[in-house]
Amino acid sequence: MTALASAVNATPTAKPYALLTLADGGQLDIEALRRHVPVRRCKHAAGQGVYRAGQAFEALYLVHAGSYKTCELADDGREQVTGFRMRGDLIGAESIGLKNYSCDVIALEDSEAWELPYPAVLRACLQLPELQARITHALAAEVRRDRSWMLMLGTLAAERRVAAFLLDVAARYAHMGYSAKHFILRMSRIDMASFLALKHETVSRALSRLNDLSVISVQRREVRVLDVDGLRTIAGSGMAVS
Amino acid sequence: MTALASAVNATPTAKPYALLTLADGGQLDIEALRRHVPVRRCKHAAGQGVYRAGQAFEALYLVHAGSYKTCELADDGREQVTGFRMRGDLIGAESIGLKNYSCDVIALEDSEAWELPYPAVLRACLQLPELQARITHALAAEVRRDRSWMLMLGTLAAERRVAAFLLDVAARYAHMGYSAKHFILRMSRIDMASFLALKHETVSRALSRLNDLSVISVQRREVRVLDVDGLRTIAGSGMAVS
DNA sequence: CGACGCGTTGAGCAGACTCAATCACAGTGG
DNA sequence: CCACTGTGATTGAGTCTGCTCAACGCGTCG
Repeated sequence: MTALASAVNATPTAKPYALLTLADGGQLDIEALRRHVPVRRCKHAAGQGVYRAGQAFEALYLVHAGSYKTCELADDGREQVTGFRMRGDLIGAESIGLKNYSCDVIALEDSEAWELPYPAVLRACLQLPELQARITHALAAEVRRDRSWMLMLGTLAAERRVAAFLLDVAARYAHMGYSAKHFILRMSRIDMASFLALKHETVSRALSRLNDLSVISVQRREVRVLDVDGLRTIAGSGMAVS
Repeated sequence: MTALASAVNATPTAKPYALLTLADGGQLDIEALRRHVPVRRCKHAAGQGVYRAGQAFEALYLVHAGSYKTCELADDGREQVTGFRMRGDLIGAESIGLKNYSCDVIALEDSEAWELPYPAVLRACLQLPELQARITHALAAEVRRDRSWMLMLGTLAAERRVAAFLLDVAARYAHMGYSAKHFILRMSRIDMASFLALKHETVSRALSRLNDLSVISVQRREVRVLDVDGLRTIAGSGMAVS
């Protein structure tokens, strides 16, 4: 991690927070939650997994610092990054109702997630109607977000996909209080490419092209957005992912 | 609708059922549900919408007969079919937590869905812990299914996607008690293509190719699976979509 | 019967992929 | 301290899959 990176965004922090704004816009009173659910703080080194597909489903996780990727895998070894998770995102909800987790979740950098044992969460839901609603809403938002990406993958050419992705990342950083115009990508080109259903060379070329068009300025993982409207135009109107 | 079609699968029926097996494998006691929620049976002609994006979110729907497609739309007119819904599938859950529905749901043929007013559902959840769990599980299963398709779209070539799609359709018909080897596709090539992130000509060619390989036999919308293992091999191992 | 929507097929094109070389950088060990 | 190494990113050249444009056939419905 360079000095620059920490000055810009998303340095893994351990600052506690009482009222967490979830990814779907809702708010969760952490203190109330902790009164009902024993929360364990789990640190993960870059590359380490929170859980792997097939492992027993025992808990949900709340991202507290850093970032993670979720990976879907096929029997024959095919693999696909299906999303990136940052502070405030709920992890593991897709496996509710199963005996085992259905995907891998892996830290992109040194990160921290809070473990919420599922049996305790279920019990707490009876006491905290808030919590039940939060989880349901988070799941629904998850479906909408995934579908929004399906729309993007199905209708946009490579360069547009990359532009849309950058706008989404920028929006998420803005939502977390960081700059939307200057940030460090936490994932490799390979992971970006997998998520966007492209090859990493294609992603690299698209970024170079956007750089040449002076819409962004990019050097390895550091990105500056020079022309938001230009980026929006290329991405095909608004975007913004529900 | 030809006479043949009705002999093979998915003729819209109005036969009532007491214990509904949901798409995620769970079962729902319809009679118990009806004691708490006023259910209205809604018939839809082919092409008619159950709801449209932007319309006020007021109810969930349970597909009773026929089939529907869900469509995501962008501000600039881009459109993407994100899934197909059949008997036992829950519709509308993706919009929970919003004021308005986030997508379109349109009947592919003459169909029927049961309307479950959401406020009543919410109230019933307090009385029927079963129901709350069912909805949560259905949402989680939805996320897994969407991600499974993202994996497919990101890693399979056109012909393989079509093969995987056919296997999925076959499995769903089998699950409903129809033949997995002989069925009528309810959607147009255009809809299939949109869902698979391809052009309809490409889908048509892929089907012709699978026909020439004697893996299937296809004439317009009527499909016979001649070699399941061959189809599985082309689709890239198992498939099956959670 | 004619019109229209849907599906199939062909020919040519182009965008994304494959293969490969090079460069930048971080970590390691002499 | 610097050479060495390995990973990640960039760039180039050539290929090929899937797209575009277009024509035609089939079936349905007014």
